[in-house]
Amino acid sequence: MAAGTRTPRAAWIAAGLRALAVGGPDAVRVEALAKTLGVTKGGFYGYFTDRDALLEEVLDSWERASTEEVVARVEREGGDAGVKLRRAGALTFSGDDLLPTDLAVRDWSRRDPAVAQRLRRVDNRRMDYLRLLFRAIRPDADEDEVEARCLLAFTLVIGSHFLAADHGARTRAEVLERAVQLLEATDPGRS
Amino acid sequence: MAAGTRTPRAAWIAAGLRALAVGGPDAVRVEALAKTLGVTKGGFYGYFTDRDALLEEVLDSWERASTEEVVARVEREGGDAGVKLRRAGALTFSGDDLLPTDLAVRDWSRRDPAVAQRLRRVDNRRMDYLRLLFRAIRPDADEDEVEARCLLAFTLVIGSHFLAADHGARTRAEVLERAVQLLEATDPGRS
Amino acid sequence: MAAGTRTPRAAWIAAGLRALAVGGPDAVRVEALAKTLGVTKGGFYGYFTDRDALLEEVLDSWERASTEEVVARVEREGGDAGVKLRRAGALTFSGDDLLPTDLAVRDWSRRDPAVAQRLRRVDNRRMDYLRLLFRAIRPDADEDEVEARCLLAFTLVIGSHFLAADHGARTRAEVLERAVQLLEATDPGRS
Amino acid sequence: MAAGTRTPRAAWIAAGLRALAVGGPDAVRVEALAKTLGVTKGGFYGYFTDRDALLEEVLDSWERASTEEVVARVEREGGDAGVKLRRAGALTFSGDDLLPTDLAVRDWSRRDPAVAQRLRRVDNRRMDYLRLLFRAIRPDADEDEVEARCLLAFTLVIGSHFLAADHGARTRAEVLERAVQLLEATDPGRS
DNA sequence: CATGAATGAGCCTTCATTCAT
DNA sequence: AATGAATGAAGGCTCATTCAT
Repeated sequence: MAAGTRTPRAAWIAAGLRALAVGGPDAVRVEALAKTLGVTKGGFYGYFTDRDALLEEVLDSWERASTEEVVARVEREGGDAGVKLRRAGALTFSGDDLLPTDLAVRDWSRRDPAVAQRLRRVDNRRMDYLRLLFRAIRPDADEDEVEARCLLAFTLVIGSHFLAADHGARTRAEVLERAVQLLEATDPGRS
Repeated sequence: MAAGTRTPRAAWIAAGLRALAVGGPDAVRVEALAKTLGVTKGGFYGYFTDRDALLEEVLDSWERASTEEVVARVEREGGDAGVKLRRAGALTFSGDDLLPTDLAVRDWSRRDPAVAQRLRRVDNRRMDYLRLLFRAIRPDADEDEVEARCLLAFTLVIGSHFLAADHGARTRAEVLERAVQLLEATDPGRS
Repeated sequence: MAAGTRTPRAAWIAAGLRALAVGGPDAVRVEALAKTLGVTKGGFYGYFTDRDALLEEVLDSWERASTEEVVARVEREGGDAGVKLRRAGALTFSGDDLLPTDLAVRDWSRRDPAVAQRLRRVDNRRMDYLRLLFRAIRPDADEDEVEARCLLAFTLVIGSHFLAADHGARTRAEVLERAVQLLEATDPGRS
Repeated sequence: MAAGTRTPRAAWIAAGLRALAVGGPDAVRVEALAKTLGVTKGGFYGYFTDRDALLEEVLDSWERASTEEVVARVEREGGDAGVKLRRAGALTFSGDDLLPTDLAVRDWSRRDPAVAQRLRRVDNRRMDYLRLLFRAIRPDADEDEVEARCLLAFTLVIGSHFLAADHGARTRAEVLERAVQLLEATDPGRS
């Protein structure tokens, strides 16, 4: 919040990010953002040529925060591969910061090729990092297995945010923990 | 389908379903649907009181098709639990029929509580069926494990549709197959 | 009600009259009338070329009921001039039958010259009858006074339906009664 | 009225008042008003949240002009009670300013409870003032008579605007004058 | 005849965008 | 730069009207 208010320009982007997270791209309306910023919408066009220009910058901002910044932070904090794995997951997929935007972008990408391309870039960078960590965790695993485990890990964390089911007496967190253990198991099925 | 101007009510719903799948709820615009149906928007209000009424029926239709109809078809076709599992997965999450609508509803549910409730109902019914099948596949597994495996299976299949990453030389289908094998492995991780 | 349903044509007119009374000319909508009649609006055009045609007949019906029928009934029932005066007033300006339509027509006439002309015809006929009765009541009154008293009587009864004021502890009916007494007073001011 | 595009808010209200006077509440259409103001309808929503919001302000404006402003002006101009009575009547019920709006509101009030309440407030304030003046004119009259005379005066003036009858060789103004004399007569009927 | 279906005009409202100040 | 005012393109909804069956 404090950082976002520094320049008005950044404030518009921050507001756009927030709106995108909450209501999807259609909610990124100049008028609505102006209201949350306490300014009039006319001023918007001093910073951006277009609503689309803002959207573009919002995506830039999200992309940067989702890749470089996460990796940089995780590496800075150090720890072994397992620690880093959980840390990267936590940074990306918990909290009200990156996660809701991430989910919104995923849906958006299904109907906008440019967004799809961007998401692909982001997810590929994440997968690269994930493979790195997985190989460190299980040096004996062959590449097919690494890939499969990465996919399982990634889809588990994304999917669990899109899945609406209950788990009886268990909480989602408990079931997730058990699932992660399954994925880390020393001798996971060989086909 | 019969003579004259028959079936229009169902036609509106089908068009709504298609629009929802492709463009999300905001794309379910009366005017747009009318154009695809080759009629004028005014006619819409002979069938539905409201745009919201259509949306409601679209969701009804999706809910029915996603639960009862899938289970009924899978059970009718028979096979062991493993066959049924794959069949149910295929019916729900492949093709251009149910899948895109499912993904759209998932996103929509994040901002509409009524939709969220509906999705929860649907996902719970799916999970119930999934648990049934999993227990049949691995009679020795304890309930915690069944739950974890169901979550992994479900998120794998949903998540893989929201994930945009590539897999180098491998295709997504290949990696998925390997992941499924991991999930079915005889001696999966012990906690 | 029973009589109105005899011919569908008359039923449309009766429904139109009712709608006019309650909601003014704009409320005389083909669709709305059809709903109250339990038929579809399409049928309307078997009886009337136009919404305007219905409106015209509605006015015809009101005009007839407001003049000939009232006079005929009052004369048939007999009594002296005073009795007739009160009887005519009651028939025209009480009950849920003629009164609300009358008020609606008055307002309508302000913006539709054809309606204004009709209302003028109706009011003139009523005034003619009123003068007749007043002359009988006060044979000594000169014509100026008769005219003034007719105006007072007429505006009293119409105006009291358009006036929204309260009268403290008194009811409107009580104040009205006293006003009528003033109008009937033996020695009313001479100028 | 000043420089540039000033006063537009008031202009919308004024246009609304005019439209209401001429065509009733249904004629207060955003698009129509915009056309008379030489602007596009979109601009309307910079000043009012709603068509209903405008209607509300139009009524506010009418209410103020019909009560405080009239009384203030009459009192400022002075004169005895009889002079004030005629002056208040003239201000309220002649001219193209307040009168047509007043009549329109009266009709409107028959189908909108909120408007009815407002009119009641206005008419009550007018009656209060009227009673004051009448008591000054005829200090000997008892309260029942004052009330009856107020009713007669009020309904005379309102009713004469809703009455469409002719008066033969006389003009309405002449007959009205005679009627007023009757109401003012020194020795009006005793019951 | 009456119905069901559809048309098209009209109105309300929202918003991105422009522009003078 | 930011504001206030306005534009214009959509899109939702209502209704009189037409027409084939």
